[in-house]
Amino acid sequence: MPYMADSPFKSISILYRKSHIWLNSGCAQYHLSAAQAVVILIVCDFGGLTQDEITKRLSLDKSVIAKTVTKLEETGFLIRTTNAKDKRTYDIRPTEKAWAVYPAVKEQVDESFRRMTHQMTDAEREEFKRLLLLAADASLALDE
Amino acid sequence: MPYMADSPFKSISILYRKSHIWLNSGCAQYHLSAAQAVVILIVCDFGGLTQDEITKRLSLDKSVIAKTVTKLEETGFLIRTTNAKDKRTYDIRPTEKAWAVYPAVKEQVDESFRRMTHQMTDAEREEFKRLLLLAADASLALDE
DNA sequence: TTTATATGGTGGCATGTGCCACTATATTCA
DNA sequence: TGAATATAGTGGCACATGCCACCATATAAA
Repeated sequence: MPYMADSPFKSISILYRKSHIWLNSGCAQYHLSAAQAVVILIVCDFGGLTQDEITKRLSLDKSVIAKTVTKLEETGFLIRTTNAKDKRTYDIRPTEKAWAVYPAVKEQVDESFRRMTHQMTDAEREEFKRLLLLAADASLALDE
Repeated sequence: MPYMADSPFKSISILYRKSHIWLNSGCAQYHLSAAQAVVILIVCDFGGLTQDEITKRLSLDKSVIAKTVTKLEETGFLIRTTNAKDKRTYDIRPTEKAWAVYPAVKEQVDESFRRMTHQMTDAEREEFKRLLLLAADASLALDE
């Protein structure tokens, strides 16, 4: 019998940590951590981004993205080239190796959402998704 | 203009990280981190718990709670005594210092939820809360 | 009762994340 | 143009968290 998660703050913590544990174990076979998987996902989704765009889209600290991208370059998932128009920034592009794992990573992320919502009706799941996006956008807007 | 957080997985990450940043800065005046604040909250809510109960209720790894409780004992917020019926476990009780910050900590946690849901209607906010609890409970149940 | 298994707690290690200081390059403005 | 300011990236540090190995105590099984 699971203990009741009785405050929304606590629920969010649990959802974050559990989904990352699931993604970590699901991506281990590709030698990727959850954090690395998320970066590969977004770079492939856009077919290439500047390092700064990745930072803004994931709204993580820029130093975090710098470290993750460095690692993914070393392991051959991403390629970094200096941006022609702004020498301060990098263009990040996926390699073949990244494209190869992309569908599986995407599926793992989707699967983790299905897991946490498996007892919801389709209508509840859609509403949950909508409210999550709404709250996340509101949280980002507060920092502007 | 904030970037769209376009997947529920990413939304949950953002909500978790932002709410912890808010709680960290809100609790800094009491020399408490967000993680410590959450432990104080649950110990005061129940007026005392065993260390193992805290672990299960927050569903964090037991070593994490051990470290946090050790720190909070050192800083005078909690008292640890060996449980009479089971010498392996500890009874954790709040001190006066913990009770003194408890209302403010509770308010900070509530405030963080209000922030992320400030543009929702009351009905949406209640529904969001309900779905968060539902998903968190489902996530915990999967590990049984 | 003795032995095997389960459970609560601790310490060590790795990773993720945030913050800060700093460097290099761009942009703005006087 | 030249100086002030803003922005992209890096490295260091601190803390949070998860996992694992291990120890001590309880509980179950023989």
